[in-house]
Amino acid sequence: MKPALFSVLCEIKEKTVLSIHGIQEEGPPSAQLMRLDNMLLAEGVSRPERRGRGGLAAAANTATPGGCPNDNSLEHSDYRAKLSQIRQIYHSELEKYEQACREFTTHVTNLLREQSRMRPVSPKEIEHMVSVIHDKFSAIQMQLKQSTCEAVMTLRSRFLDARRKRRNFSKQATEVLNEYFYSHLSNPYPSEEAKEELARKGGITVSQVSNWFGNKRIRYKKNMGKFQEEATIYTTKMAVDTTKVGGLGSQASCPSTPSPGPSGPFPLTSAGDALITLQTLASLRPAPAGGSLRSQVSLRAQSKDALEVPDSVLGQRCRAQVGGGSWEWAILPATSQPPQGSLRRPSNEEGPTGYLVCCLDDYRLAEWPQGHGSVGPALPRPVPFTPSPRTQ
DNA sequence: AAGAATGATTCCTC
DNA sequence: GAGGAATCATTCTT
Repeated sequence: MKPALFSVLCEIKEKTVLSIHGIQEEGPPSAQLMRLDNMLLAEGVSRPERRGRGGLAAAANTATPGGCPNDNSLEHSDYRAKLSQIRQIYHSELEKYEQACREFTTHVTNLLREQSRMRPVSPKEIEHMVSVIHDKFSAIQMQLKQSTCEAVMTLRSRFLDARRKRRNFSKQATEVLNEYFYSHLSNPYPSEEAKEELARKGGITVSQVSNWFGNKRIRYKKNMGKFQEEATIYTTKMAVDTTKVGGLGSQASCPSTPSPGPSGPFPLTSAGDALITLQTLASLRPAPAGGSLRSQVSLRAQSKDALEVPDSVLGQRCRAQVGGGSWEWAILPATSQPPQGSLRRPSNEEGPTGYLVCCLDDYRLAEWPQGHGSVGPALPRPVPFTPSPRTQ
């Protein structure tokens, strides 16, 4: 009876195996799995920890353009540490799954072999069962790979997106930048050299200096009222430093700077209606340390070739800010007739000579000494002003 | 927590 | 390539 029953079961089994065989083929590994594998390989997660930094260090390095120079290595080591953590978790989980898969496969195989004594179990069926188990564990592994990829992406975006690690500049850096800005309000476009110097003084990068000036110019122009107080603070500060000579920007060539604000030359409302503020110091002898300014007047350039000078200041000594931000002693023309706006340097004055005296927007109005009283040609903007002291 | 301030980025023009 | 304008994302202030 037993052999007969066994043969019947074998017959039924044969049919079942055939039907199973039909659905066995599930095709090649999915494209998604390949993508995940590629990404994990590219990120250096798939491979076990290596001695060197390999690709991931390179990835970290290339992804911080012009960022904070001071903590780059710190950020990168932190990034590497976190990535290493992810890698460890990934490999440990993967190992667990593989071990579980092996154990389960062995268990099921043994079970089937044991059952083969009681019922017909072909090697094909065992093979199929093993394959099913592997498929199930592959699905779990794919989930692991997916979540690992997500973790890596999150890590990357957190560490390598420069905007996320923005830090406010130090007080020192902000002061250095603001001093330059407000002392060069007529032309707040520092040269490459000036940028490098500002960067050095502020402990920031040149590109950060450029960013700062870009933001500052825009924001100052948009809301001058808001910056009035700040402007006063810095101009006062610099007026106090009047006697200081040498060095960069405000300290070097701007011993006394007029109050900027709405009447400053930088926030031009329209071409041909430029404003330049001069500090009239007619009653003062060589600039006192306190820079006790008697009065301030605005010279309004009505057009490219005319500068309206109030009668009250005609012929007076003044300080004029020139294109690049340098401040010079000069005497306003005695007449308001054209060529208005030209400035005359006091003949008995000491100090550097030969500076561009008055520069409005993109137009050079007068130059000392050749330009003495004449109206110069239009210059392309911005006007790079490099003091070139000349002896008279 | 909300709003302001601020450094960085992107896109566009010149 | 530099600068203006808009925007984003974070940090600071209230």
